[in-house]
Amino acid sequence: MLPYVNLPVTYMGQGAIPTAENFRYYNERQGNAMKPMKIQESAENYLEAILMLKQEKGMVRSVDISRHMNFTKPSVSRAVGLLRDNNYIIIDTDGWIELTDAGREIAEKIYERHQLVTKWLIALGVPDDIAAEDACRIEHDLSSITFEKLKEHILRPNK
Amino acid sequence: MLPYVNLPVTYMGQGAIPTAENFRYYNERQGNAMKPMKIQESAENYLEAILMLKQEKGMVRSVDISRHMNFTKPSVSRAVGLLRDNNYIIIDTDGWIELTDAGREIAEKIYERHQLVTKWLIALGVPDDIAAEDACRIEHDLSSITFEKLKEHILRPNK
DNA sequence: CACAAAGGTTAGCTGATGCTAACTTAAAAG
DNA sequence: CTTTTAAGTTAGCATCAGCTAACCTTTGTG
Repeated sequence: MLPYVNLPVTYMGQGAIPTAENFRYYNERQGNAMKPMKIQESAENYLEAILMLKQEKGMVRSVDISRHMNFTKPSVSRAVGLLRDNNYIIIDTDGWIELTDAGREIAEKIYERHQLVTKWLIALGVPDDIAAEDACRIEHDLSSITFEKLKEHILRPNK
Repeated sequence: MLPYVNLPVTYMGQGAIPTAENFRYYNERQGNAMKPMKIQESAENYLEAILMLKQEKGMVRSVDISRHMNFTKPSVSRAVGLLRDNNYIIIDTDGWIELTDAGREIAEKIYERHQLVTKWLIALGVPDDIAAEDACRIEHDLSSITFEKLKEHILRPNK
């Protein structure tokens, strides 16, 4: 039995699972080395949105996410269902959404990257709105090492 | 008739096409404003790989791409077929692949971004191998404005 | 010549994630 | 109390892009 078969499937799957022969390449491509599959970019975006909405409005429902992300209600409904099933959020009986510790960890990680990348792009001279757009994509692409180096660079007061 | 319905479907589609009501948000999300759909990230990667292999070995076949990208032959076979159908590459009767002008334009754009981002990450202090990995993802996410600003920044000899 | 190896293709599976249509339910409005 | 609106869900579609299995060629080798 290969190590990846017992992992949660829904948000964790990375497309077709290759045969043992191809598994090494497959897993390396995912940036893993026999570790749990990483969360999908879309899940990161949902969690980040929940955190942002929480900070803005205090309480978050599914429909708030819909409006914030410009996705339809059914798209969000399924996504939050999966986030709940994977213990990234809790949804109470009235539909209010709370991040779990696991969810908050990811949300904050992405949000911090977002802020940092935006700041950096603006410092480069990119207009604010374009910086924000690009940051939304780049935030998912930074390894922790790159993130740390970028942080050092930006927080360095001069030079 | 909405403007998007006549576009080539295969490599151009961006998932389900929403109703007119939702189209504006949909298209904005793609970074378009009623313009042709943008090429998929995977197509950009294939074109970049073709350019790199071309520079390395002079001639490129489908199986070279397979080995370079760690994808199976059928995956590459379909992808290059789509690239050919959309006039990004030409495949001669012996299976040798050449970039068209359109294909080369994209390949060089991505390759240039790749080189630049890698250089920048290394300058930040990120180890070479991690810089290369992160660059592979970030290269797809830079708007042309951000790219230009990054280029200015990096090519600036001091400060 | 026979057979194996290499390159390529076809058919069909899988999963992620957007979408619409149509429904339920609860609250708000009249 | 009826009707409308808001929120959420269910069912099912579409696209992208990996994958395997099985096949066809062509080419190289004994």
